[in-house]
Amino acid sequence: MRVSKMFAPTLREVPAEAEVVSHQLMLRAGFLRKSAGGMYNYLPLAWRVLKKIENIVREEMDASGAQELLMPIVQPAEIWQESGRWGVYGEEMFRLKDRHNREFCLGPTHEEMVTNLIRGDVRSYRQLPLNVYQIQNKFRDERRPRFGLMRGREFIMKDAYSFDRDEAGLDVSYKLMYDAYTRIFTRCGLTFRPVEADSGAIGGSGSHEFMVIADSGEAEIVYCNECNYAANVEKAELHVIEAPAEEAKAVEEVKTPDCKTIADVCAYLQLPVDKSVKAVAFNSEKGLILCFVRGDHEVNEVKVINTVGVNEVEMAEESLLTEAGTVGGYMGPVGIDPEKTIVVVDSTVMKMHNICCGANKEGYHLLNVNPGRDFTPTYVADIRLIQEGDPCPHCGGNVSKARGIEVGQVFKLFTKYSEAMHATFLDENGKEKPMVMGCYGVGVSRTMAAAIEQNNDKDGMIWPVAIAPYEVLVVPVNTKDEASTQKAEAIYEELKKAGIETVIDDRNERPGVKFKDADLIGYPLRVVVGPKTLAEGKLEVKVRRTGEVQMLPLDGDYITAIRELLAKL
RNA sequence: CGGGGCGUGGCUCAGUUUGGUAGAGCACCUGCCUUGGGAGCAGGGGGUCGCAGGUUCAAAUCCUGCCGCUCCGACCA
Repeated sequence: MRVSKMFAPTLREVPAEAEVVSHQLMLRAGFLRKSAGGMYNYLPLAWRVLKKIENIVREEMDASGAQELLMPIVQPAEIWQESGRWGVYGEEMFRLKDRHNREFCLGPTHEEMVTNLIRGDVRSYRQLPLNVYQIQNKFRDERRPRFGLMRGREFIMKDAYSFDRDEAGLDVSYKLMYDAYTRIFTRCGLTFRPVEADSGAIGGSGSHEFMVIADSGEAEIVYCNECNYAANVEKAELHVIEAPAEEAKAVEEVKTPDCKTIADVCAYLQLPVDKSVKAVAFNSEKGLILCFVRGDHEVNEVKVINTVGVNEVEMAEESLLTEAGTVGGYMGPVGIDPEKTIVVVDSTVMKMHNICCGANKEGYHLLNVNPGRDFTPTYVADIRLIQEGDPCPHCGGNVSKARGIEVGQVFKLFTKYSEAMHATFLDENGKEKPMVMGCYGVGVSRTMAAAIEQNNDKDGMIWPVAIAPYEVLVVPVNTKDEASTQKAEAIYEELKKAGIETVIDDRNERPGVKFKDADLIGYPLRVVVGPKTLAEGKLEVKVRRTGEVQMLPLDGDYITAIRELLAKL
């Protein structure tokens, strides 16, 4: 490829709309142009990277026994109604109607499609296990698309679905995918970490997310410094903390004027914060949910959702609190009827004694409240959000927090879809059983963004060779100097012939312009040919990642030397 | 969906307060010049100032409504 012909318009300035570095660099380096909010044109350089990532994904999926196919992007509403998700998926689903007024959606994911496909043609245990996958565009009408390719409304995803006869089979399929994902992201040159995850709206249980560690990541993870435990914070389970035994005292109501926060109350009453209980109120399709955790703890919304069994929660309005007989800032579990209002109390709170909590009355708190004696929750569960300093749930060691970009996720779906949609098979005893399913996603376009987030410097991108748009850039440094320019052309041809993906910057530009663009686009190796080096009989090779420069003799086997350099990157 | 900011040439932005015939830098085209880290000179093309109403002799500028983008929050395989 010749830079003079390449459609890769680079920008000197950072477009105002881009916030994160991957988005900025992709716009500046001529990889990406926006079409509409959260939708992008992938220009040739980006497309080459995406195809490389796809090919790595393909190779590893095929090697694990999965089979590639392709399903339509437009999906009929009926199958979503059958699974029960047409109503619950919400605004995130792009919905459309055809000329006959039949309803469709643009596929945000394909569990329904694949289940519908497989149930028609797989009838026997002999056809199982089966794993099919596709790589295609997905549409999710995100409330807030942002960060360029990190959260787009249209994005490229590899989605795989496994079908097994039983849970033991699912475990095998799941492990195959888990291992394939580990190889995929390793081959892409990423620093990542598989973490335990919540299984969310897709349903089922048992899930891992593959997180690329980056400060710009939207997800927060915890990992243990002593064992190999790692989890998304929304999943991380926590052990109950037993408060030391105390004699239960009589409940006492105290005035706490203008004490809206836990810190205020504790300061005012001169109480340690671990004697207090804090409340968070949510609204849901099942009505108001009052949650109580220890004063110095935080509520994990995902755990609340799973405990109560609702689709989503939002912060409750004051009017709902009034209806339930309480008031913001002074909420407490005492006197709330758990049959009428959902009261979720963290397990640790149940082990506390002589607690301070809101009196459900403006300006008052209660002292010496004791769980069991003074209130009964609707649910007792672990609803705490893990914090730095909490002990590891597995080994009790120290945990640290980090941010991550979710580039892949593996789920055990079990029979959620096969039962709802009657995807069954006959076992060897002629008994009809639902297939046991798993699903496995890789965000291909997000992986490209994550790779940039993790590999860049002030000058631009630094591609791992495996997913670089090209491997080598040849720069004739002075296009007026015929001898060196011709030599550069000759080397360019040689490299191409040797099977190395090479670009030549044949533009009549000053060297500075070419070097800036080379750094911005992040070619792993840059070969510079100019009058000076030619006179010395040398070739200059610069490694983008390290800045290391090597002078290779022109009369030697520099092709092999370049190959060896690439192999090390 | 709540709150903030912004929509002026391909990009970055000035001009809006105080209404008076649309600007700069970069990019692009032509020529000269230059060639080891985004050079210089000269000339040139390109903008219904987001859209629709309104006020006014006159609107990028003031008023109303809408749309889009973006950030924070909420939410999110």
